[in-house]
Amino acid sequence: MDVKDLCLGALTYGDATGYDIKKFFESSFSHCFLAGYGSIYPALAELTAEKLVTARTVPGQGGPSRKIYKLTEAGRKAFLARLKQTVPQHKVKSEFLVLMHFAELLPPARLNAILDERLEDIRHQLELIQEFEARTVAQGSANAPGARFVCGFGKAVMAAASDYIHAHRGGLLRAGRRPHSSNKKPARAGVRSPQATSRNRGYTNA
Amino acid sequence: MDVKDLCLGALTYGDATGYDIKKFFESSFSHCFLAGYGSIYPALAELTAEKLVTARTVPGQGGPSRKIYKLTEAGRKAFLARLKQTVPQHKVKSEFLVLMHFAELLPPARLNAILDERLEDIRHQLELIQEFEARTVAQGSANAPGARFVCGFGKAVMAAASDYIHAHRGGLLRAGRRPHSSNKKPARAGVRSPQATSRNRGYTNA
DNA sequence: TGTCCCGTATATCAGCCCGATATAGGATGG
DNA sequence: CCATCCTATATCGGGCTGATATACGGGACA
Repeated sequence: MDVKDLCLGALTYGDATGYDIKKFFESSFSHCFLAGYGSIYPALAELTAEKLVTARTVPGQGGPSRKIYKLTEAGRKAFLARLKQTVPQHKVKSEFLVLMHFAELLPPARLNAILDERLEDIRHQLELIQEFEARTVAQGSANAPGARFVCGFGKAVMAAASDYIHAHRGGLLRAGRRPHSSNKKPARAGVRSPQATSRNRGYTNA
Repeated sequence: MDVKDLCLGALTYGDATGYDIKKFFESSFSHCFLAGYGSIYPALAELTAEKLVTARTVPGQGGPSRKIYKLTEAGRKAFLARLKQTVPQHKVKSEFLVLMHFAELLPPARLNAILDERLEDIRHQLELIQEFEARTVAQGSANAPGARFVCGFGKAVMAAASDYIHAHRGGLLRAGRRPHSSNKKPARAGVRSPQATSRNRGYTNA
């Protein structure tokens, strides 16, 4: 499941340019999958070479020329095959949470700013999802159960995140103290958090 | 905020090898940030070259030799500086949700298997968080507010995801129908979901 | 006893992705 | 009239992922 597959998926909704496809990702998947031009254009070039899509160039009528891509029958089959084969991953990469882990090392003002920023971003993502939902209803293409499931999932998860931040930001702020456990070392420190093993015990942090 | 910074952060808890650092990431950040050896070892090499950490090699006493890294004063300062400068991102990359978006194109059995897999993964992540919490309490290094915040965040978000899946998987399954909107095209199809603009209108999907 | 697998530990590499950047014309708006 | 934004394509360096190689000790099991 790479950007090539995502492009095939986008093209199942109709012909589109690379630019269109990026807009589609932003409107449908902004909370769970994003791809930049640096991924999309090479992907479309490869798909064309593999005959999974065809491209027709339309000279620019007021603007740069456009390449409109169309899914071939082979492309549609390849997409369905990938949907059946892929082992779907779900990964979160959050510098935000890493920063929060080290909250004790940050000035409270900065901490506050970061939390506000995160809340604002969540609010924005929720807005995007609601716009998408409104649009699908307007287009009569509502009751696509997959799309509705994904929207609901995003809303549920982000509402939980927002609620959690509101409920616990006080506890974070009220604890502005020195690096880690001040001076006196805790019982057994060191990075090694999982239980120490035989040849592992007590090596570091001697 | 790259893997180099994460390594500095891990080393604020005490000296460690590259292997230890990976274990630390897995135990503390498995639900929000992971890095493989392919990122960690080069990062440690660069940090050594920049004098932000020092390395001492311990010949293997029953096993391969180990390189134990230690944060320098410059390294500690650099880490604090990065914490203050970074604009923290929070990104989700979910092939799972993309697949769910195209749920109509999947056989129900496969759909069920994927949902079960996702639930199992969530369960496992929650378990890891609880182990981490138990360990910090046992080590007396509990009441580190940052770490507690991150654990709570992970639990809240994943509980919401799990609840959502349980509540809505029925709706997904009960809708096994043909690709997208069967035969008759919807009012205006095509990838272009955001409102069409002047030079954009009606180009594709003619 | 031999063997097989697992855990510890380091390291590299191809391939993919991200973010920034360049280019360029039309529309919009102060 | 000029600045800024939107449409649209494309490339590139740097960073990360996942797989792979190497090596030794210990425990399980027959």
